[in-house]
Amino acid sequence: MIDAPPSSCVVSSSWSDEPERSVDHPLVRKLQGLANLTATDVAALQAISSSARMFGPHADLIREGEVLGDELIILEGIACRYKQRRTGARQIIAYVLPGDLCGADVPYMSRMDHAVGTLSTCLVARIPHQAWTALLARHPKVAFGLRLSKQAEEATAREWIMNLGCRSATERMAHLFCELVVRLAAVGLVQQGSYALPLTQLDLAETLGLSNVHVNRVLKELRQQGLVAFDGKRLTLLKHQRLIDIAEFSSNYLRPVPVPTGMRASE
Amino acid sequence: MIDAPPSSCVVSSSWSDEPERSVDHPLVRKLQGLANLTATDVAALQAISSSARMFGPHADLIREGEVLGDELIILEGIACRYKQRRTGARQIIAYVLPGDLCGADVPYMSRMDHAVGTLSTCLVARIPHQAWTALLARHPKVAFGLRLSKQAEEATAREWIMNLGCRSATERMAHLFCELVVRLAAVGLVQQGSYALPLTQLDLAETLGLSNVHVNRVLKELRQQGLVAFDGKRLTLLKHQRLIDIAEFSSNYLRPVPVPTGMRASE
DNA sequence: CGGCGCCTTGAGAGTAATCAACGATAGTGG
DNA sequence: CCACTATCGTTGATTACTCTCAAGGCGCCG
Repeated sequence: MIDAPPSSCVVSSSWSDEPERSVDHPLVRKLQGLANLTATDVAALQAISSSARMFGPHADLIREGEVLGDELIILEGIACRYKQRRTGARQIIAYVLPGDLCGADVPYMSRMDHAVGTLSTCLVARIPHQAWTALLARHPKVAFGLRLSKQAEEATAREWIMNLGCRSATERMAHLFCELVVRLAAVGLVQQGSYALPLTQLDLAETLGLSNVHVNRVLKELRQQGLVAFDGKRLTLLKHQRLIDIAEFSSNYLRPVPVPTGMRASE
Repeated sequence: MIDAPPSSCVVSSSWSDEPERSVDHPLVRKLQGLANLTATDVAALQAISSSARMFGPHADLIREGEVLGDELIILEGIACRYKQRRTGARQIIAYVLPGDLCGADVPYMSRMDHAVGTLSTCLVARIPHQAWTALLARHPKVAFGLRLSKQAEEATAREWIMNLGCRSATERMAHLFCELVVRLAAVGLVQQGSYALPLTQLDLAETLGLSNVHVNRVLKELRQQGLVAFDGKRLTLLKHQRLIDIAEFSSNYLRPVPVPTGMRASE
């Protein structure tokens, strides 16, 4: 609900002070890891998201039941998809990180079965549906990269089911931290095992299917064991391998492996 | 691992004794609810899945890490997507019901991040990748219906995250039963609130993130309250509305709501 | 008939939730 | 400028939901 005044193009933000936004548009950065974008692909993406708007923390971007026409690109900050029970309890379904988009699936829009909201302050570009589909049609490599990216999102949802269904509280949290370091690294937001994570403990609780009190205790334990440092703003993985072991984390699901040597046949 | 001898075309099975398979190919049936298939669409789907094979319960159809070339269509029985921990604990990620498919996403295949296996005996058609893409190209309404169907699958995954993250054991089970009645009804497999559900209690446990012992107790409770009847083969919803209330179930996520009056999506 | 898989039930343990209170921090308004 | 309020983090005590372990029963198949 708290909206900063709309700001167009180059905006300076609290957690990002690169000299020039255009050189590291997070979506461009992500897609460059997935497809060989041409210079015009990059230019088109930058142009289309040149105007963006800031939202305060815990603001709704899309409400449940809404029919979504436009495409949203998160440029900075962390947003989420979530659902709520009648009791008010809410479950976060997915994190939407810089370079991630949310919108109706390209050619068919339908009613949202969940809401999308910011967790931290976010810089968000909104792209009219038509402009977006036009871009995809003219830039097949972008479309290709986005499909790979979507597959990774689906795999992430599966991994979250796994996480909630059969890991302990500590394991879940370790898994989340490991996942985020990989996803954020793909958009250049990790510096030596440390990344901005402007979430409250309640946010984490709603992500991991735990109570905020228990999140606090698990976090305390991870800190005392020297595994992570976390102050509500930034998370540092102090013993990354230990966390990976605890969580049984494998980053495979996040990177669409290119089809191997023997192409196309089942192997 | 237990494979019945390959059987082509019309196979009689224990839980389905319709006179003629072709009249209710479950995928055709499902898609007819999503798109206006033409007669040739239907014929193409029937032709392409005319040869199918039986698998015994708890057989692997696709292994994790495999590169999947072909498309699988479940014609009868219940299969699942699942993942396993090193401890052996397994989490079922999704149910694959008659009329559902599993395969790599159409144009790009990649390594499976999860496995697919049967839960009950299943009749499965395997379609070579090339034939499948050819069919989609020549039958756009089929492709359209499948996209809607895929959106519903994604929404289902989100709902499962919700289920595991913030519902109690009883609520989860009620929710699952409510979901299945809607999904199975879409392929004509529900008779007056009753449907075949050939699952063990351990299968349910691995679905709901519970222990088999606790599943047994929850089931007992639901039975004693007269809400459901279940014998390991078939489930009957005796007080459907009560179950819906318990689970806070809404079927919205399962049916892609057609874009409202103000159209604009390409169809 | 014996073994095996699955269901059932009891007992005890443990993980995580709830309830409650206090401290710290930050933004607000007088 | 500082009390004032709200939000968030922290901790303790208690409750409870669910798990694990264990044993017995039932039905099916070789």
